[in-house]
Amino acid sequence: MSEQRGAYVPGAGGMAGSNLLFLREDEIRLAQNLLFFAYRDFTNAADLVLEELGFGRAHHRVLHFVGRSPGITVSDLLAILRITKQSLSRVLSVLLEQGYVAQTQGRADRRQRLLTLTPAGLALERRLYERQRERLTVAYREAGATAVDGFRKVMRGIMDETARAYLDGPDRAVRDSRIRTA
Amino acid sequence: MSEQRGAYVPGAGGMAGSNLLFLREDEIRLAQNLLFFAYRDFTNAADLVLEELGFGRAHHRVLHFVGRSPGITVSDLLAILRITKQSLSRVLSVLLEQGYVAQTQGRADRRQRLLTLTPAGLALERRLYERQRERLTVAYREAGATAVDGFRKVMRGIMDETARAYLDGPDRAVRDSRIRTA
DNA sequence: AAAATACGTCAACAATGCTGTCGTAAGACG
DNA sequence: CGTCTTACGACAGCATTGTTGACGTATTTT
Repeated sequence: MSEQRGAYVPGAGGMAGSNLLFLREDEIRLAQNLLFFAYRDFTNAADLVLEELGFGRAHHRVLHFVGRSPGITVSDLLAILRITKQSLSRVLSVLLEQGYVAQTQGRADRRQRLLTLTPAGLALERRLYERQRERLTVAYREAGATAVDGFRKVMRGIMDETARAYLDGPDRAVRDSRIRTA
Repeated sequence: MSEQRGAYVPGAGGMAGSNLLFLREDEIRLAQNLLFFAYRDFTNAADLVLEELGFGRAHHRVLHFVGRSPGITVSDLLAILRITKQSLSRVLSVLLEQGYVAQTQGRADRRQRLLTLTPAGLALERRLYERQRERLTVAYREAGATAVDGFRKVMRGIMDETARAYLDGPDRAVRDSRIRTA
């Protein structure tokens, strides 16, 4: 192995001797690592449960976002996940067949299939949620309320404007983004 | 679509009417969304450059971690990425063939192949870095120094102990984790 | 000298993305 | 009312990236 903090000092990049620049790059490098490791271990927390049922992370994502927005349409789900219809269809059809997700015809627009979690889907999603909650609870408690607030601010800043809009109010946000990118 | 903040109030889980519990779950749900969207858009920032060269995210990860730790061994890289030898081999051999990564025999242990970035590898990694740096710089500036500090604390808390150890000092951390899990 | 380690490789397979195409039902609009 | 568009499902084929298992070789360790 080698070092992380000093690795690019000797010869690597363009550290022009400015300590300000050095610290700046150092911060960004740390953030890259933080995002990789935190995301890896956070998603990993639910993997054992998923594996037990023969599901993957794609199934989890569907359960999560349908759980967040009961009655969501297929189109809106696609816009959130940013995957193709076929990629979604593959996992969604399994969840429908195995009774974790149910679909009902849209009242206003009968072409739409409104997706909801069945009791089994709710239970499974909650099991997955619990695994991730454990990790977050520990992290939140150790970091403190101020840190959590900062965490939220930075994470919001990293994502796209459309994602921020979804967090602020899923209804209009996703619909708008679909219209815009259609 | 439907609502996010109120979705689990009506019937879903175990919201026993406690406003404290309600807020707690709300926070965790938000964090799940933050991690999904921030990671999605952060990694996405580098995708255009990668696609241009016919590379994927797996290649980026190798370039990143070899760049962070010049002279890293294959074993240590495997321990960081937590993938199998074959998965790494597939992308690493491409990077070696195309001259982005170089390997030299270990001096102490000649079985080891010490990995480094070539000038081309350094340049490519820097291009990828710049894309992600842009996003982070905006997010950091808008959030402020206190928020960035909180972001770091929470992200560290989410990841495994071994990942935290790597961030503190890659040398011992990774070696130890390999020994433990071998 | 024997055992363990670091690494490479081949074969086969699974999960999850993608594109492109076609079909059907239903809303929208001139 | 007829045409256009939209929402959705489905099929075929392909790429990336992950997996397991087996085997070989060089080298270090015991």
